[in-house]
Parts: sequence; C-alpha cells; structure tokens
Amino acid sequence: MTRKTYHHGDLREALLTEAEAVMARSGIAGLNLRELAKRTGVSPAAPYRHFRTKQDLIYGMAEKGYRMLCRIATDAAKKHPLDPVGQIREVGTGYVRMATEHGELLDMMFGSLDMRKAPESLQTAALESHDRFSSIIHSGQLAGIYHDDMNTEELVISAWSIIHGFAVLCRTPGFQKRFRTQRDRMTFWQRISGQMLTGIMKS
Amino acid sequence: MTRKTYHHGDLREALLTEAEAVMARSGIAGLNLRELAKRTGVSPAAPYRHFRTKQDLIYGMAEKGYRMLCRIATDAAKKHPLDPVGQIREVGTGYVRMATEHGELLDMMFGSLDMRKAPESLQTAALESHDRFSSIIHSGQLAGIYHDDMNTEELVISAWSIIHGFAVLCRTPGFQKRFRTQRDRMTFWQRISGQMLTGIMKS
DNA sequence: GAAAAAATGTAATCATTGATAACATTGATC
DNA sequence: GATCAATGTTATCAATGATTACATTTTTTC
Repeated sequence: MTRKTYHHGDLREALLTEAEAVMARSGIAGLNLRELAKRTGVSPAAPYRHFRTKQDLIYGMAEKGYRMLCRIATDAAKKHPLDPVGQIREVGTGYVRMATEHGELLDMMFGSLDMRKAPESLQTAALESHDRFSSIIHSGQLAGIYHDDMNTEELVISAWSIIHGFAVLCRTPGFQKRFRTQRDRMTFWQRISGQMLTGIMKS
Repeated sequence: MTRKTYHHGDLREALLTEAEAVMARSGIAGLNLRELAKRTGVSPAAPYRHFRTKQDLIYGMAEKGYRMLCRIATDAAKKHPLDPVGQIREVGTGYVRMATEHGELLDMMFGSLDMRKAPESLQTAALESHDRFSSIIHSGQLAGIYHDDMNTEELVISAWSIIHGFAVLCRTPGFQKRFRTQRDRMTFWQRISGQMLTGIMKS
C-alpha cells in the first residue's frame, strides 16, 4: 500500500489495529513492528514515533481492551435499567463476544501483561472498568437483590470470576466439542448464567 | 556455572525449570534460549538438542502445567473421598495455589498457546486433566449432589469457569488491595466457594 | 503570508536472538 | 576397545528491536 501524502493520517490507530490482526494470527510471539510497518505502508522506523518500544505498543493494545470492557459494562447498564441481574448477565454476553472477537486482547490483559510498569493511562482505564463493574454490583445491593451483608468488592470478584472464567475457558480446545460456534456459547450462557450467579444473590 | 562433566545430566528438565523462572520475572516476551543456556551452564546451541524450536520449549512448559492440573484433581479426589463438593473446593484451593506459584504457566496454557499445532503428548495431557475434572463432577452427579438432569460436560465448564476465573483474576492488580497475600485468597475461597458453586448443586 | 517550531516519516546502523551446520565429546552396546 | 547414538560446542546467518541523524510536512507564530 502506497500513500499519496507523506504523513499517514492516523498511524497510531492503524498500528494498533494491525497489531491485533497479527496477534490473532500468530500470538504475541509473532508480533513484530517491522511487519506492522509494512502492513500500514510506512518505513520500519516510523512506528517508533508513536510507540517508544514494542512494549509500549502492547500497553496501547491493552488500553484499548480495557476501554472495551468499560463499554461492555456501560452498555449493559443502559440496556437493562433497574435490572441488576439482567445487567450482569448482559456483561457476560458482551464478555463472551469480546473473548471471541478480541481474545488475544483478553489473554494479554489478564495474562502476560506486567501492570506494574504500565503507563498512567492504562492504569486509569483498568481502574475505570473495575469501577463500572463495581457500580453495577453496588446498585444491585441497594436494590436488595445481591447480598448486602457482603463486601461489594467481594461480590465483584465473585461475579467477574464467573464471567471471565466462562468466557476464557469455553473457547479453549478442551471445550471445542461442546461449543463449536459463538452461538453455542451465547446460548449456554443465557441458559446457565442465572444459575451460576445464584451464589451472589440473596434468595 | 561450570560443569565437571561434558554432559549436563538432565538439561531438558533444567531448561524447563529455568524457563519458568525467567517467565515469572520477565513474561513470555523475556523468554530466550540464550539466557536459559547461560543459566544452565551450556552453550547457546545446546538447548536445541532438546527442543527443536523455542515454541517446542513453550509446549514443554505447558505440558508440565497440565500435569500439575492432573495432580491437583487427583490429589483432591483422594483427599475427600465420597465428598464431591469437598473435592471440587479442594481443586479450587490447588488451582489458586498454582495460579500463585506458577501463574505464568496458567497464563500461557489458557492464553497465548496455540493448541492446534501442539505435540501429541501435550494434547494428551490436556485431555487427561479435563477427564480428571470430569470424573469428579460425574461422581457427584451419581451421588445425587450435582444436577443429574444436566450434561456432565456443562457442569464441568460451569465449575471450572468459577475456579479458573477466581484463581486468575484475584491475583491481578485490580484486586491487589483485597487480596494482598496468598492467605487472603485462600481464606476468601474457603468462605465463598460453597456459595459460588451452588449453581451446580441440586438443593 | 513567511519564518519558526513541532510532528512525523526515512535511511543507515547496531545488538540481540532464533536457528542451522559442521565438528567434538561422552557413554552405552557389541 | 571399536562403533554409534546422544549430547554439547563453535561458528555463522537472518530476522528483529532499537537508536541516531536527517528529511518532509503540518502547524503555529509573528
């Protein structure tokens, strides 16, 4: 691909997008800046104007991932107003979709990523997605649906564990037989999520 | 480190052990065969006698990880005979311990690893750990404790999701405040696991 | 509107690392 | 003790992350 203009336009975003595609194909080990440069039609050194190191690019991808989590929680809250259980189940649905379409991001965010050295903006995004989850749970407590004799934080970890575990696990080879398609996963989640979440509910 | 003998003795195992240590320190990105060679006191090319590629070494690590999962399930079954709920909770305890002591392995096994091209021995180990989980659940169904109107496979994914999700999530930075130590995680799991697993139980 | 400054891209280059080939050493088997 | 497979070494290459000095474009300033 050749550009008409000397400047790319939005190289930073283009690099992040291509990076995801490469990771989906070859994992984090297959990720390399030279290929991203070629795919976006710039010189091998150009990416370094936007990401000081390869690691910075990876942090950038993770930030995008946490923004997706924020959006999932926000949309879920909007879609089922005054229905905390519906909200959490909806979060699960979005999470499963994200695990399917952007699995590499989730793997990275909760796997190999070293958050200790992460840039401020990433840490903020991570905290924010945590807060969004937390506020859904908290409103459920206030509504008298989730245990209110339990720490909100503890309910968050319980609910998030179930959702995260399911979304990550059901696309592993071990469960390929049971969950061949995205639809299979969604259907199962719809059916089972209410039951799986009974642990955090009052009744 | 200098060896007395020309031959190392058990270079393959030594490489796998050092690889874990390096990954724990610097993630999968920091893993490189030259460093492993130096740490085990052999030449840079020696590792290639035991692992044809770097990827093969990674597959070797994953295989070790799945063997650990097998052991966790086996030990749990032995420790609480005729008590399926105790068995599953014990699996969770072992899983949390593994996430703490060998987190890099779990991240890799359920994250970046491409099982499609994995060697036979790894695939076997993965299937076996799945079977061990499955047989615990199945015996619980026969004992009338877990839903027997539900597919065993579906109960396995439910229980495993909860355990996996919790073990992986509670050591992420977002929950560092609540779970500062291994003991915190264990205590919480002891307290909450019964409740979290109610979804798969009959009563 | 021209000059200055900032942002972005390029070319050249180096160090690290995965991988291979040719050769050396060891220990087991006959 | 001769032979051979297994294992380790040395030398070397190609791919890639990273840096530096320089070029081009866009934006800001006067």
